[in-house]
Amino acid sequence: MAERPIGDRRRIPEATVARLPLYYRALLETGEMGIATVSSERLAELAGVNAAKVRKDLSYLGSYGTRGVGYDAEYLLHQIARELGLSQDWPVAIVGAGNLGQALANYRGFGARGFRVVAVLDADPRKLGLEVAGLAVEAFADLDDIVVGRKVTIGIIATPGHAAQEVADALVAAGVGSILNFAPTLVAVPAEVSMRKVDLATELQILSFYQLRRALLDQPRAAR
Amino acid sequence: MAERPIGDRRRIPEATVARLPLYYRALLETGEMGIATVSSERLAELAGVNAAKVRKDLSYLGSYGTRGVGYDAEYLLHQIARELGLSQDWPVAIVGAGNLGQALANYRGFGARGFRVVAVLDADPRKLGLEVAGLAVEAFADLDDIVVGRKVTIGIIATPGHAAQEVADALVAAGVGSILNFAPTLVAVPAEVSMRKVDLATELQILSFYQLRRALLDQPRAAR
DNA sequence: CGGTGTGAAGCCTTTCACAGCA
DNA sequence: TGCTGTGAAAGGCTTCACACCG
Repeated sequence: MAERPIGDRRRIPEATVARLPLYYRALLETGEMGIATVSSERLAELAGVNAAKVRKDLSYLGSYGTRGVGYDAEYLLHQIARELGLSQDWPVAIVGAGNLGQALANYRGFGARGFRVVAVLDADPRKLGLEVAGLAVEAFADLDDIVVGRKVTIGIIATPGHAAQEVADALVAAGVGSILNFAPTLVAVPAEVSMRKVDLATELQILSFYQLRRALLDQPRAAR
Repeated sequence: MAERPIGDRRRIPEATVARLPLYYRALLETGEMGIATVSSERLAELAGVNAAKVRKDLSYLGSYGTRGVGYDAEYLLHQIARELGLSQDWPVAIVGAGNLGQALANYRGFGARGFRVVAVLDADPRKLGLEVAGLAVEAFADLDDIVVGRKVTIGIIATPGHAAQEVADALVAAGVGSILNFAPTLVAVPAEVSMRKVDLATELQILSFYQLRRALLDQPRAAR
């Protein structure tokens, strides 16, 4: 049951990394419910996956379960948090103070675990000083100073598409290591910067594809 | 170059479906630029993938390219739109009129292609009548009538986590076929309903994982 | 000649099934 | 006995490389 030092372990597959947050959240819930031990079966149910996947995923972190019993919920939670870097402090800057930027800034559960919004920026001078989630909106021109001064590691792009690449470039130049992009455009960043995209239009179009298929199954005539 | 009827073709892999929107967007851009023909190479660049993937993906739709030349941009755009069901009209209802719901309702490019927000609902009586994106916020209690009356096919959950399952159940009961869930909770729906999740906390935690790894590589001492 | 369309190879992910241990 | 941890099998996705054709 010894903790493996981070880094000194076999590589964790991307697919597993993407599921660790699910387990993390599920374990927070069991914690609130006062459950001390969870089986892979139970955890799978809470996270919406299957038990074999849970066991395989957790085995990449180390042998933190007990055969015949299950996993100690609190200890496992701690291990996953450590693996995800949630015990660290990650200052976040949001670029774009429109509806979306404000929604993101006000998102609860943000401050909760490591992620702290330390700045909301906008290029539009009319937005300057506007209060968003307890912060005054600052000038995009000051990005560099803000990132360096407040040790921002994660940048969130919540601007219109046409500004996204420029914002990304500025974030990278300022030294941000991770970017979460909500703008509906292709944004290129150097390989050493992680970027993830969230795109409403894409999601809707994917849903539309499957919706169409079902509609055609229901009434296959007129398959336009 | 004949159009294959939809349905009468080999199954399109999920991974490919998820990329079709990227090609769609890239082709819209080439259209604006007045480019008539694109190679898989060029399209790959615009979509941020590699050329082999583009060719493989497009081959699932049919043989719409010309050897030695490339793809007719407009025709290909049309085929992808047809495949994704973007020539259809998909009325959308947004549940939750908070910051996020408002941001989503105001999202441009929504009305653009098939997706039309026809209702914004909230359970909080104080939100009733508030104007969001040209629509008056309506009562969650009226969901059923609204879905049926306006033929809503896609529901968007933009509520706090604790309300998400209830909202999803109501959407499904009302007859919605697809759900896009922005609430940070596991939501279960019947197999015949498609659901996709967008979760800020998860995305940040994934970024945090890789950020931590990089930080450890830079200074491997004190590998806490 | 040049770029698509596609079998085949390689890689990654999921699932199975059971040995091994508390 | 019961549940984890994990090799092995199966399945899916990506990449390769080249036959084929406009």
